[in-house]
Amino acid sequence: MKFVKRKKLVRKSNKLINAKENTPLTALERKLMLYSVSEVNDEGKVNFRIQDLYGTSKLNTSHYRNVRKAVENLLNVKVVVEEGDVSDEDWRIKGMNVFDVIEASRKGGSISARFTQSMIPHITNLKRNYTTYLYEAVSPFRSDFSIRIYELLVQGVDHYSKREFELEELKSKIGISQIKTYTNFNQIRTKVLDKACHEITEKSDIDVTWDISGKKGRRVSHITFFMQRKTASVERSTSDSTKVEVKVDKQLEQQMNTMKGLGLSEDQIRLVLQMKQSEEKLKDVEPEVVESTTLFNEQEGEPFKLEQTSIHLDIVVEERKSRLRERLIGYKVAPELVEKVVEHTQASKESGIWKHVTYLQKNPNAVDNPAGYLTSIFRNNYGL
DNA sequence: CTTGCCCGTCTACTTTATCC
DNA sequence: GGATAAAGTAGACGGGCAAG
Repeated sequence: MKFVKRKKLVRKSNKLINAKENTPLTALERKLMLYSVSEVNDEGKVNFRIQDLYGTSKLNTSHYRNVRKAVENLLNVKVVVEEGDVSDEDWRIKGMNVFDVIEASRKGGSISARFTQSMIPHITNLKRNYTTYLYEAVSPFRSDFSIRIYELLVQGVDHYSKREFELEELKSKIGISQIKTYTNFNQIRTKVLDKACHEITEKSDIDVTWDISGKKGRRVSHITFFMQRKTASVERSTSDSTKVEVKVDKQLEQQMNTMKGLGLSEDQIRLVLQMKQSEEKLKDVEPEVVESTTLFNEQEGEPFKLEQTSIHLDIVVEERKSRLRERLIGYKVAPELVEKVVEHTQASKESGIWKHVTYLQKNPNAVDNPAGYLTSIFRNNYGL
């Protein structure tokens, strides 16, 4: 059987993304944590190879030494999430440990871990108010702050063009509120903000800058990040593209003809035009609420968001595949067969697979044995 | 005068590249 | 594959300076 390397998707609840952390993490520690999130099963357990974490098979003693240290430190990581509305009068917070157990073995070359019960709802079976990104998007980052800030900004990047933080709040989110060095704003400027913005812009799919946006006396009280996708995104208002209306004026008509000349399909042209519209909307939007970042339509297999950057196409495809996997396993289709179907169809709408899955969902009593029904479809339609 | 930003320097640690 | 050098990063500290 052909081995297909899957992209790692990190999916976390928005509450967890916005959580406060008790300690700064090194880049390796955070990568270990995020890699675990991308691989976690429904019971909160995870098992992977150390070489996959590093993305290389060439590991030497310092790699193992660092993993050992990271494992020890990660057991001390605690996060605090806001549970209710955030106000002075009525608030609810929940503090929790991240990991129950982490085991690493040099000889076995593997790490296995179990997240705490409290963490599980924030990293598995998320249906809404979550944020997804590729582990591969953050793995090139060398600075821990880059990873954490990327996470905070990618959460809102398709909805807002900027996000403001109260400085102390930002410090607590990235786990540096207790560190002496960062009572000095200039250290925050050079070691945290400049470094992270530079690295994120250089190595990821979003451009980020920042500026001081509030002062109390001479003290910096607020800072604002300005972010946008390197290639702007577009949303379909529904999964049925024929319902999308785009105003066409003379100038647009001309642009459409140019695009036709470039060989774009009508559907693609419509998306590009929408992209331009949503770019207009993005300008100067107040970033007060960045709570719901449900990136994908739950009903249909079709993502309603298309990205031109390869990284986001990857996210769309991987997200679609992973949703198909979950559905098929839910119908008790054998895991090996699930994997064959996912790879064969790429979980695309064109393959026709979603028609059958949606049929089962909408007519739960129509078929006695969904697994059998699906298996015969896989055999007849795809020869599997 | 006090406070907080700015700048430079130093040390310890992590990651990557290179050599054996 | 392992050791080590080189490059990059985190964090601490102290002095200068000017806004409040």
